[in-house]
Amino acid sequence: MKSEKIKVIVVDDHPLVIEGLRTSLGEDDSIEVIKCFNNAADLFSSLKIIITNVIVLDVNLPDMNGVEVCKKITKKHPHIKIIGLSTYNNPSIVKQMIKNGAKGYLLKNVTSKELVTAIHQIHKGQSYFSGEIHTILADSIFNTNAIPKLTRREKEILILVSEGITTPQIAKKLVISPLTVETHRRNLIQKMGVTNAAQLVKIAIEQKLI
Amino acid sequence: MKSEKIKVIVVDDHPLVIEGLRTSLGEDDSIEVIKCFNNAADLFSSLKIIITNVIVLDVNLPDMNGVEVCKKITKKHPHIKIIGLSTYNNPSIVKQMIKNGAKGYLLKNVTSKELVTAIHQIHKGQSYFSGEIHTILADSIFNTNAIPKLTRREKEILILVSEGITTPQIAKKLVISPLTVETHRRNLIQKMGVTNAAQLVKIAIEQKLI
DNA sequence: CAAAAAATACCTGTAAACTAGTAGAAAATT
DNA sequence: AATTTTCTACTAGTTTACAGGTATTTTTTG
Repeated sequence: MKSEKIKVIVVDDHPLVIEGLRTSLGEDDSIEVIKCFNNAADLFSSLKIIITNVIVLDVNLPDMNGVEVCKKITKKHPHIKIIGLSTYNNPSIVKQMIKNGAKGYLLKNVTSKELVTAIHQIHKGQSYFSGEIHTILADSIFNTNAIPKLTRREKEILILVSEGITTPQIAKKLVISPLTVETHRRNLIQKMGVTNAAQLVKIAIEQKLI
Repeated sequence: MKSEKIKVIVVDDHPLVIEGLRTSLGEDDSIEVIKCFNNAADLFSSLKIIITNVIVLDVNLPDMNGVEVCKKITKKHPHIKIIGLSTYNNPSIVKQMIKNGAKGYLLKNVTSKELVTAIHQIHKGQSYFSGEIHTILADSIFNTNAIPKLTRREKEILILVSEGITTPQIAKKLVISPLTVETHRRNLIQKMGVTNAAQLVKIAIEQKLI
């Protein structure tokens, strides 16, 4: 006799992906997709009344940052296992997801078969990471590059810098001293471990800070 | 009596998206998904023997640039209508796709309903663009910002600039005068219509030049 | 081969960016 | 309420970037 089905919730803003997940997971007898959501808000309002085992979570949602969603789920519903899903393998995001409770992480180019395996494994209490992700994690064991945390003001100035606005102009815009802007610039360059504004912008975009 | 079904080929490297497209389009009686491919190579080898009406083409394929694929299909099979599909709305790519024969363009957050509408409309000989894409096209009518063509040397220097390397260092590396590097920098800034290196890097990344 | 485009290099001057150290006031956090 | 972080601001000096113009050589293309 079969045991109870694994309850899965899918969160992704692409209807086509949801449809794909529904179909693929529906083919497995031991998995039941109980709900699908396009955004984080709908997910959270439903989590108050619905019980699930696993959440397949797209990291790029329209209304909320994937890492934040993960954090919130883990905090309020620690029993729910989360599998992250994204198109590109951005190391810093993958690490943040895992740090915030994700038990698995896959790229969107996975086969449905692999996804089914992942869900089973995670439901059993194990973890699951696809090949590329595994490499990232292995690298980061040696390469302890912590993600630098920027303050609100720093992020603000970072964006303005990336738009080609100069220090004096930024100062005028924010109604602060140019000397202060220079300080923020300096801190940004230091925190991100870069040598100048050009590289700062590049790294910031890579890190998805802009 | 119903007329013949519209033959559709789907090309996308994400199995989940293909599954979603298959299911969604399969629900429409007048559309028939005759084949699906994960990459451009398989598509082209099949196009020699298979006849189709419409190709739904993901722009980010593993083996070939979406724009190139589009160009090649249009050249060899002018009767086939192409609908571009991508996650992000990169203006320059959308424009290049249209320039190379794509009759429609949608973002991946479309509903299956909209996609079906698009396929019908394109099959009738019209064009179809989703909301966001339409905005891009409208903008580009006034904003005739042709994609600036960079020379080999300029691209080389652009990359070095984005890596935080200064003019004197670049000069040493390339064994040319710093004055020459300055000239290239100036031309880059002028061509891209930006104000400084920081913005140059940002725009270059947006334009996928880096 | 000739014309066009690209790569090279120079000059002059100004403005901005980067380095380094210091420090008080305001906000946020514990 | 106390501590920490963030935001603010300053001095002073060096280096780099940016703007504008000009011009020769090399490479590419028609």
